[in-house]
This record gives sequence, C-alpha cells and structure tokens, in this order.
Amino acid sequence: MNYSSSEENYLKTIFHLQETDGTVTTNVLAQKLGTSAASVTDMMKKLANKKLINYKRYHGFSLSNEGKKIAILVIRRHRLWEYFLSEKLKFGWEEVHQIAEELEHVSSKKLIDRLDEYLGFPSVDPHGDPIPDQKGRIRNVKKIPLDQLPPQQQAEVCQVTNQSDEILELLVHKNISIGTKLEVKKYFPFDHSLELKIKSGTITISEQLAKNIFVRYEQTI
Amino acid sequence: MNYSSSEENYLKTIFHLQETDGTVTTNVLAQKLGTSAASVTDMMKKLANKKLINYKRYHGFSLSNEGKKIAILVIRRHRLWEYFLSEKLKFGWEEVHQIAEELEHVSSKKLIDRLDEYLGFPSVDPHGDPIPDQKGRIRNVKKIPLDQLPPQQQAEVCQVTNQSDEILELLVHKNISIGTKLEVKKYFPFDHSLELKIKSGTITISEQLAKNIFVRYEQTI
DNA sequence: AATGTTTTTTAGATTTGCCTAAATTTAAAA
DNA sequence: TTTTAAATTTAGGCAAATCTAAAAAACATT
Repeated sequence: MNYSSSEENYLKTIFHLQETDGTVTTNVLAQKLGTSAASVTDMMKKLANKKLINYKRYHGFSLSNEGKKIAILVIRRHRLWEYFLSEKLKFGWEEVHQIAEELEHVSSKKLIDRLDEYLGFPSVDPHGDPIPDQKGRIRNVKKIPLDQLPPQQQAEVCQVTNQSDEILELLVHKNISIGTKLEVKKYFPFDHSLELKIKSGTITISEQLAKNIFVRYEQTI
Repeated sequence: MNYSSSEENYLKTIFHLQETDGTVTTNVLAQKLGTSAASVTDMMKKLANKKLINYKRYHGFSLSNEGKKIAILVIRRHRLWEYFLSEKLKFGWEEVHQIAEELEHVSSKKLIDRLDEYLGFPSVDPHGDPIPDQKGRIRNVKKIPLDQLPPQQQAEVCQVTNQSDEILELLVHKNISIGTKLEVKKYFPFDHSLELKIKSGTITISEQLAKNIFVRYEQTI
C-alpha cells in the first residue's frame, strides 16, 4: 500500500504522542498538527476504515499494528534523511528537520535501504533519536538533559541547546563536545553541580551548563 | 513562490515538448502526462493566471520566462538526484528516473545547491542529459546514437541500450565502455559500418552495434 | 442528579486536481 | 464554400483535505 503525505503525517504524530500517553485525543492531535479538530475526526474515520488505527467515537484512538509499522517506516525515512543532511551535506542539526519533513514522504523502499547502507547503518539521527532498522526495530535510546542522568550511567553527549559563544567557550575548556562519552560520578545537592568522569579525567560542571547538554544512553531492558 | 508537484510536472513537460516544437498543444501535453485534455485546459488557465505560460484559447501555449525558470529548476533537481542515486547509491541508470520523479519536488533551494556541491557539480546525469547550474544555465550537450554522430566530432560514450551478455562481450573486446572518448573517422555506405578512433587505436564496428551505443558531445554554438 | 463546560462529531463549504460528456472552435476536405 | 472531422474548451461532478459553525456526547461541579 501507499499512503498520502497527510496520512503519513497523522500516523507519525500519533506514534509520537502515544509513546507517552498510550491513547491519543482529537484536540491534542489537532494542536500538534496545527489543524482543526474537525479535520482530525475526518481523518480518523479514514484511517479507521483502512484499519490503521483503533478508534471509537468520542474515546480517542491508538495505532493498530499495521499503523504502527507505517509510522515507524516514516520515522525511519525522516531520521535517515536527517543523518544524510547533517553528515554528508553539512547542514546544522537545527536545519535538518524541516527538509526531512519533505523527504520522508518519498516512498521507494529500495531508496531508503540503499541510503541506510550508504550511510553505514547509523543508529541515531543528529538529534540523538534512534533510527529504526529495515525491520522496524527501534533501539531503546533515552535522550535527556545531563542534569537528569542517573549517576553511574554511561552516556554520550548528543546535543547542546543554546549555541551562544559563551557556552561553546566553556565546553571547549571542559573538553566536552558532541560524541563525548561520560558518566556522572557525584551529585551535590547544595548547588546542584555535577562531577563527571570523561576520558580526559574528572571535571565539575554547574547545573546551568548541565541543563543545556543533552545525552543519550541505551536502556538495558 | 512555491508550486505544487502537479504544476511543476506540467511546467517541466511543457519545457521538454517546446524544445522541439516551440509551441505546445493540449492533446500532446495530455498524452505526455497521461491525463485528459480537459484537465490540461484547467491547468493551463491556472498557469496562465500565474503568468507562467503564454496562453490563447484554442491556440496552444508556451512557457513565459518565469515558467521556464521554474521548469529548469525542476529539471535541475531531477537530474542531480538521478546522479546521486546512480553515483552514490549505485542504482542502475534505468532505475533512477522513477525515484527522481518524486525527489524532484522537494523544494529546498539550499538542499539542491548543497547536493550539487557534494556531488562535485556534475555536468550530465546518468542518461547523458545536461544538468542546469544554479543560475539555470544548461550546457548544449547533444546525445545521439553513435551511428548518427557526425564524422570528426569528438564524443563520449554515455549509454548502452540492450544490456545482453552478447553486446557486453563485444564491447569489452573492442575496449569500449561508458566514458570512452571517440571520434568517427570513416563511414562505409556499403554496410553502414563505422571506423572509430579511440585511445587504444582504430577499430571498426557494425551498424547494429553503433545503434546501441549512445554518445554525447558539446555543441559549439 | 442536574447543569454547565469542554471535547468531539456532524453538516455544509471550499480548493485542488482530476474525470466524462457535451458544446464550441478550428482545420481539412469535398 | 460548405461540410465534416479533429482539437479544444466548458459544464457538471467526484475525492481528498481542509475550514467554520452548529449539534451531540462526555466530563466535571455544584
């Protein structure tokens, strides 16, 4: 089957929403998609007809197995293109999302699998989100701000919000960059500062800095 | 401005048709696009309103300067993606067209210019057709079967139709492959055979073989 | 439990891109 | 030049995806 860009966007968005909530409601989805509640209801009828969602009038909806498969495929395309744009075409990580929103609807399966291979089967996109594999498996990667990382958990820096010169200066000084592997050794409740272990030794950083550093780590289930 | 995939396809197709004919007619365009004449008329009204074509009821149409600019941009996108698919993702030249039909409608200008740069500013796509540059300039490259190449004209092999083992065996033996530079030295009317000059010497090939080898050369205007 | 508020759905339109069938215009032939 | 044939356009509709406004259902609160 082939689905319209619109259908794919609905499925993808439901997928993201139901990760946290389980079931998704009309208004929330409408707001997320920047459309009206009436439009959402229309589309829900269509997707329910195609058996891509479970839907009961007035009681929200969730993806069926088939719907989930499509959502994951679209997310795979999106994240692979983001990786391509960032890695090969040297786009900044804040630019890639918008362009990938268009590219993700190009449907050729062979194209995506070849692209995946060409990129060396990357496991996360430039925002640190995991890329589903050919079979739709998603590694359970958590991405959180450094100040919330559980102590003794190995993790890797994947993003820095706030791109000011001041923060970059500090990061260079502390020897932290995208890809740096680290672990929280100690947490000081007094000023919420953190002691980290990184390759080059042990360093201390402020809560403020930690809130701007995002790290990812693989959840062992 | 941003145009729909449909509008872009119409403009692109008119561009190709008017290269030979000058002015394009409703039926021819409908046939080329696999749609009905009525649909073409509808779209022509819309494109004329947007001043992308010159249109007089019952008398055909041609692209305006603005329309031509858009058509060339779409062709640029198409051919750059074809080159990418063939060169980087190792698709066969007969597979790339279909996928590029979808990719060509992704609109980001920056994406295309970065892709162009990443690919090393290629001048022709895998079918030997010229790729317009950032400013919409198209080099005047001719692509014809070898049996129609004017004698003494330097040219380069860009395609072999008929992919049978037999023809490949012959090509290997004669030392001809994609990219081979050659020139027709003599033409024999008796059996339509050709004498070619290539790097490794002078060889003779049959009409039948020549008809299956396509070459391109730059027209000096 | 009754009432009011919020959420969701229905009803009725609009736009884009397409269709078929009928009418119109142009071009060709007798 | 009149008639016929071919090409083109108009008329009227349909499906997808959206909208606003009104109706219906669910929920929350006295």
